[in-house]
Amino acid sequence: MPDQTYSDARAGPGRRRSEPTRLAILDAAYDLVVRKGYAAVTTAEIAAAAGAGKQTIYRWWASKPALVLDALQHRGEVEIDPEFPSDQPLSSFFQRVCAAATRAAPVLRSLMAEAQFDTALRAELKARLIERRRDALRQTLIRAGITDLRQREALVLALYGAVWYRLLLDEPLDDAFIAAMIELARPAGSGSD
Amino acid sequence: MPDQTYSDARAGPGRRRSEPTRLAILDAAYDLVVRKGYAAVTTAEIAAAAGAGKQTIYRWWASKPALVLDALQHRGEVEIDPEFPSDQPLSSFFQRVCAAATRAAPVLRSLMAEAQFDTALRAELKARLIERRRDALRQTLIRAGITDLRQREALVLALYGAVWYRLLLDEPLDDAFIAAMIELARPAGSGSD
Amino acid sequence: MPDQTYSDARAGPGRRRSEPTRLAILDAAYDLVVRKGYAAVTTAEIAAAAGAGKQTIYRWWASKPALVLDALQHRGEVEIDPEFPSDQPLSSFFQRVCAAATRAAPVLRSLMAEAQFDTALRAELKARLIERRRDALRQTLIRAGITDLRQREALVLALYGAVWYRLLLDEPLDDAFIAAMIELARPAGSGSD
Amino acid sequence: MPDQTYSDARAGPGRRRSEPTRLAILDAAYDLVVRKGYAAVTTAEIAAAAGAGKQTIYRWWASKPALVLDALQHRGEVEIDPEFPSDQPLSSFFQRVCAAATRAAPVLRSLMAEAQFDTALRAELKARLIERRRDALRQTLIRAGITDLRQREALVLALYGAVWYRLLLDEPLDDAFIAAMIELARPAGSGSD
DNA sequence: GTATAACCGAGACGGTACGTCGGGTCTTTGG
DNA sequence: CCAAAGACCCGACGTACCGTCTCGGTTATAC
Repeated sequence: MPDQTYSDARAGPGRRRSEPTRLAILDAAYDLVVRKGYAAVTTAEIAAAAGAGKQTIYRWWASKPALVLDALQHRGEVEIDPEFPSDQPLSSFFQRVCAAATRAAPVLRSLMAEAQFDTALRAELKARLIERRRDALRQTLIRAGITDLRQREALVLALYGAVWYRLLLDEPLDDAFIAAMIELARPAGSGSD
Repeated sequence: MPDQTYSDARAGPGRRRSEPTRLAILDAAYDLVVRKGYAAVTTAEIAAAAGAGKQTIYRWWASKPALVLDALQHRGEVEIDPEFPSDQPLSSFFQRVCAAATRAAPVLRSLMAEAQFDTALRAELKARLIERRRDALRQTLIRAGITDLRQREALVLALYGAVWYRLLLDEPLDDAFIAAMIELARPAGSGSD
Repeated sequence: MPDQTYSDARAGPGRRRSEPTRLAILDAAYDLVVRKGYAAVTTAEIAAAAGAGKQTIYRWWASKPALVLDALQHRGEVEIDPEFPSDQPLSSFFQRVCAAATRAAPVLRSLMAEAQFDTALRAELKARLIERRRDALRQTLIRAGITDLRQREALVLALYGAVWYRLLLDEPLDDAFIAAMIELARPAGSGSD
Repeated sequence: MPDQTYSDARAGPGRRRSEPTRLAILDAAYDLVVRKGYAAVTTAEIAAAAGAGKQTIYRWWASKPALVLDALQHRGEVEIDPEFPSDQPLSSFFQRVCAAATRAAPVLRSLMAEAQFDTALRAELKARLIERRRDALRQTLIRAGITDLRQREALVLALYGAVWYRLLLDEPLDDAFIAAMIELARPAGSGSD
């Protein structure tokens, strides 16, 4: 299933949307942002790198951050856990979350930053990224024996909160961090890992 | 301790920096950002509102975000807990943190966002805001009976992480949130609220 | 022959330069300079008056004076003598020169002034204004019976020199001035007017 | 007679104007303008070069061009002919005029240019430079046998007009130019030089 | 001597224009 | 109707310079 909403089964006449161009734009956007940072990348630059015109970008995406969000999702880095309802234990789940977040760090940080100035983007970001990740973690926590709903929600905020917090502040999501956070999530009374 | 770094003890001749102007700029910056949002405020606008020249801003601050960080700190909103080494229990400490963060939310969010595009600002933000807050929380946690260093650090990341996470995503720092997070911090084995 | 140098015969795709905008800018520039004086007119003001963006001006003209030179030439005021190789007698030729120069005085003075600070503009001014006028006068002098080349060149400098001299010093190019200068140009030995 | 208007015979107390500073400013102004061109020189730069403060300049001169005009006159370059009512023949008088104008060309050109945007400066320029030169030339023409007032005035405009015209257009005031202009001034019927 | 006042260098100040840059729209030619 | 190219409007940016104001400090009279 494609990660965009437009249906290609258009009826009317006219040229169809070029799939190669769409992919080239997404790739160029992702690569440039990771390499040079979001703010240093211009729409014109992405278009040029993709061999596309600026208008082709704005025909299909509402704005630069919307494009970058799409690019992130398309690259699948965001699919921190591709097989969505994962049945892995919490520690390895969280490990994968951190690894993926580290890889996509420049894009994630830019998006969160832009989302502060752009309500629509913020909504998109929450719907397409944040909420999906929360759901996956909730499932994992249930399987890990966190039966109390309230505690589960608290842990969702604590774990993802800490991940973003460190990401945004340039602090590494290293093993020590991962271990410390996992320990927080241990159900009361459980003796060992 | 004053909130500015420049030393006022200049030796040489020449007109001194105008303190009224400095204060007017900081006030104008803070008020405009809170009222209209960071991105909608221009340097020229701040200067005009302060009855100052644009150059006077650029003479003393490296950029708009640097100014806003100063303005935030000056306004003391950042002093989430003015009596720094607080001896209050964790729950009321965290309550005050959340209340202050809610008040200054537009400024905090803008600064964190800009810091993603500006390394120097990020360093400033960490040194002048993030680290101070962490220290205060560490003290409070010690007094709350969290004796394990590692657990304490994990809680610092979890609590502040969750605060920022919700702040940046426009989710309220309400009583339910506060209660849930406090519960996480209860030392293992402590039986009740 | 059009008064612009850019070749409109572009091959490739892309939006064409907007002719209405070009004309609006030239008109706005000319009118504003005549009305308010060169130094009091800003690029932004010209752009606004023309309903154009500042960037559109800087895309096509190197600087404010370059634009004003173009505007002057476009307005045809510069065509002090539109039917270029004129066959009118010297006195009426010079009369027309003075009348046109008086009309365009603010623009001419500003351009000559700016040309003192800008080598490229000076070259443009000489090529597109000064030399053309000199040629027209040379023709007229030949027809007026000034056969000696050296004397002709001296008269060219004397007549145009005096015109500019008085123009720049705010002295009128009135009938008395015209008559006195014409008398200078009378070929030696010719008895009467 | 000094070339400034302020009378030093002040009554009251207070420090007297520093003559060394005054001279240093005039020299710095003249040299910088000749070397770098008027537009490229700032008031602050002149002050620094003279080891003076900006305020010291603005205390005594109304503006940058006023200062430069003074500097020109002080340097005596403007005193094209120091022994004012000269009794030399026209050809050597004009030769000296051209030589002096060539030396001071950058300053003269800048002043004439600035005068286009500044009415007060234009008046000063005419009174202190233009009119004095015209008077000297009138005397010389009388002695050269140009008895007709009208013709004399025409020649004044023609000769100085041509000098300025060539100066402003970067054309040399060379021997050929001088000879051609002198010839124009030969009284009707006079056979040789 | 001791006030008083104008000077001096230094440099911050309010203001205005500059020329550049990027976002997002519009308009061509061509497929 | 889509695509590349690129001109367009808009508006913020940070810089530069102008001429003024304000420092601490330095001469000079005038008392």
